[in-house]
Amino acid sequence: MNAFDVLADPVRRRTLELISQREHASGEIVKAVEAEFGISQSAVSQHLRILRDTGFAKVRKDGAKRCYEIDPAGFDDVDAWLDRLRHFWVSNMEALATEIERGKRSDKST
Amino acid sequence: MNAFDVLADPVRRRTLELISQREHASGEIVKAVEAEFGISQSAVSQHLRILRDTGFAKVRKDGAKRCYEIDPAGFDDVDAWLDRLRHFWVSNMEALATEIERGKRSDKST
DNA sequence: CAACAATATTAGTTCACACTAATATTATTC
DNA sequence: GAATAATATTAGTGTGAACTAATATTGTTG
Repeated sequence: MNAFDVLADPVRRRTLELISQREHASGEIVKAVEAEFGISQSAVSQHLRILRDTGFAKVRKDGAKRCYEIDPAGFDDVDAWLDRLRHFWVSNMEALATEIERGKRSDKST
Repeated sequence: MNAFDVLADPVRRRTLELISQREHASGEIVKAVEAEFGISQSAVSQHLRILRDTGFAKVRKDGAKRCYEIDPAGFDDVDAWLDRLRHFWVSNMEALATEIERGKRSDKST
């Protein structure tokens, strides 16, 4: 699953919000998400697996608990794609501005 | 459809890449995407509609042609969400750094 | 080690959405 | 206005992914 697909799911986005603020045990995430979305422990666990597998979350063992924290690496592809796109359209706007400026200059004859 | 769902589709991402560089007529997009993904004109047109409806693309009529250009507005939600998340984890890292600094200072006794 | 707690995995179901095929709309040209 | 071109829409289908229910795994405690 690619990074954009990961972020497309609202449960995963909510989970990332939670673990971006501080480390959360799986059970804490289950409680929060269960309340908001009405889904099972199993479903949440499957989402956590995806976040792990795609580099959005890191896990630490604490006895029987698994503590999840955010992993910025997961966002690299998304950031890169968005930056590249923005670079394109910004440079287009600049080119457009240059064109307009040229137009103004050649208008001095009128 | 929400902004993250829009970006989750590879055809839509490719289309955004195209129109972020310069304006493209629908037919040009169809050609490019058809070649890469092997999908029909209809499918591309449906994607273009989604990009319009969700504020990622603006259209200009040019005779029978429809010229698509990128609309930065579509990215606002995505940017806001990513920025908010990043703000959280950066401030956590800063808090952690402060903790470590405190630890170092109280270690001077050892 | 039995009982319990926390989490993960597996198999099977359901539903959204991306697609095709066909058709409709809109604009141009003869 | 008929024919063609460019694009959009609609109806129907297939598939992937998110879910539940059940079970397995891993760790703690008496």
